[in-house]
Amino acid sequence: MTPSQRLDATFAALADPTRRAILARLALGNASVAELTQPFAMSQPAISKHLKVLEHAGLISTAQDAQRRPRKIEGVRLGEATAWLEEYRQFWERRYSALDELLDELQANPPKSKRKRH
Amino acid sequence: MTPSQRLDATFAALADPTRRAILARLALGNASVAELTQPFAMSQPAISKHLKVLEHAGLISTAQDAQRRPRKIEGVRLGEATAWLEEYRQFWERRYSALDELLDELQANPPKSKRKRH
DNA sequence: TGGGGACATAACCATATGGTTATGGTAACC
DNA sequence: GGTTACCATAACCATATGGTTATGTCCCCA
Repeated sequence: MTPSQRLDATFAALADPTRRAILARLALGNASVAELTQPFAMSQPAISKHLKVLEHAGLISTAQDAQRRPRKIEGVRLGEATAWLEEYRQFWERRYSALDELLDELQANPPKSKRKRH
Repeated sequence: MTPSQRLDATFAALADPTRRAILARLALGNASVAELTQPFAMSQPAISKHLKVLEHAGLISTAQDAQRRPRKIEGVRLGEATAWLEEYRQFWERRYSALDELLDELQANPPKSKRKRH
């Protein structure tokens, strides 16, 4: 899987409130499928599907404890996604400056003499 | 739109390589639809659809310059997404420690005397 | 004033997504 | 050894997504 495909899978996995809530639960400690299903008004197979999406994205991993398959949060992909976002922070923080606002304005409406405005 | 729905829209918008490339281009400066279409082997309406997704997520905004509709990157939602990810960093960084690894192991296989392993 | 460039929108299509119910496997327990 | 708890998988369905081509609208310019 290429880095771009990893970001695809990571952001897609994060784009669902149920999956984000599952990650929030797992951030507090490992949990079985039954424990993860309990808070939601949703069937167990639906949660299993969400877990498969999260695992495919590398955001969680599965262990084994008798019949249980406790899930564990994995930080690497979250780190990659954060790094991607951080890379853009410098750009859009720059674009908040008054100078950049002015440049944007000039770009949209160059002060050529007698330029029609509409 | 609730904060959760904003995160849904933001992460979903970021889960596509074309849209991330568009953001990368816009991070360098505003650009028209034609300019944004040029690098891609894709029709202009397809790019317009991606732009609509990005704008619905609040990641970009549209200005007007005669027939052009130059797009501009907007940082607020990127910041919200980053903040969400950062909030989890502390948790998954904790889980990398040797102590947590040990606790995970004990959680999976409690050292009760003569416990069957399978 | 009409032609063309820039862009949006509509209609359509294939595939992906997110849920359901039904069913099957495996391990613990009585 | 039969039952029960835990979980996965399959089959199915409705809607969303990501692309296409066709067409319409607006605005500059000759």
